[in-house]
Amino acid sequence: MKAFFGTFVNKVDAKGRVSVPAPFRAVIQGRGLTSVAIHPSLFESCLEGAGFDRFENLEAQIADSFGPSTRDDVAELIMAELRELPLDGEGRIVLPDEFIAKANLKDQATFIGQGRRFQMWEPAALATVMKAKLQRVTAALKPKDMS
Amino acid sequence: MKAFFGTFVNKVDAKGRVSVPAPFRAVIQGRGLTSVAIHPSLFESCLEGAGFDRFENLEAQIADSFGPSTRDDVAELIMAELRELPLDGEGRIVLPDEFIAKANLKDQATFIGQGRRFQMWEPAALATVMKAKLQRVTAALKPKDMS
DNA sequence: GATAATCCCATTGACACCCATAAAATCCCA
DNA sequence: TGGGATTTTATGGGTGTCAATGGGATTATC
Repeated sequence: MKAFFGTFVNKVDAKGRVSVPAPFRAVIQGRGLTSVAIHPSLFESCLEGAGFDRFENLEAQIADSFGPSTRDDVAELIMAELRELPLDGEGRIVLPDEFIAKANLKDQATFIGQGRRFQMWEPAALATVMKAKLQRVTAALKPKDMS
Repeated sequence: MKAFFGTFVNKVDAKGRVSVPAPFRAVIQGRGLTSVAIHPSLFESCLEGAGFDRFENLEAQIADSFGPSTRDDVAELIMAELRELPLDGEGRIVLPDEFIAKANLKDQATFIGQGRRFQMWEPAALATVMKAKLQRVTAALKPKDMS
């Protein structure tokens, strides 16, 4: 199965529309889908997306009970914020205002592929976390001396 | 089967009417139903709803954690307060006054999808419980990954 | 007949869909 | 292989349609 990979910076217009990168669209449409499923990340200031098929098991993770004891909080949190956004004729999606706010998006969004899913970041915020990630890796490789 | 997912805030008017979010209506009507079945949650200050089909064989769906004896009690408590609310021509339902009181609803209701069911909350109350839920999850499984 | 419940229509604002443009990538053929 | 032609992509904008909401009319209920 084709995977999401690569980095792409696209414009978010006044209507909240953003083009899904063509390679990502190819993955989606290669599965016969015409929409992307997106939700705000629980732990980071970004949006996470994939084909809707990736989220279909969420329903099963939520205990179909009337009591609070056996619930899966993670599945519930994601399900509550999950949205299915249809691709328009030009391959764009419309981001809900709450999503734009949660990811601190302004007029640009950076798409980064992560295999089975992709993320959308405010470009500067992504640069910051990527830099921190690189430093962690560097520190792990050179535990003794950083210079 | 299509599931309830996403978050939507709608107005509750002076007559107690509230629009069921269009995506939720699509799920209901996709099953050939023209009404929603709703009851106050036994343990939280919110309303829980779904297609009426969910409430058939109620005893079998109660969480196992309750044990056989209390299970019937739970089923009875739910059935006693369960209401079938028809959708009007514009996709709205009329909430009974007792339901509005039990969920502390004022002029707005937040619908959150949870797979097979959905819940209706007073917006501020939902924000509080979601925040608490996220903190529980963060503390419990932040080191783990979602994939 | 009075009160409540249901139905019907009107408004507005958001969104889906359509077309247009520019830039980049790809193709194609001499 | 070069360079023009074609296609794809990203983006901007207009417009019709539908969702959400408000208010009134009609019917049901007691």
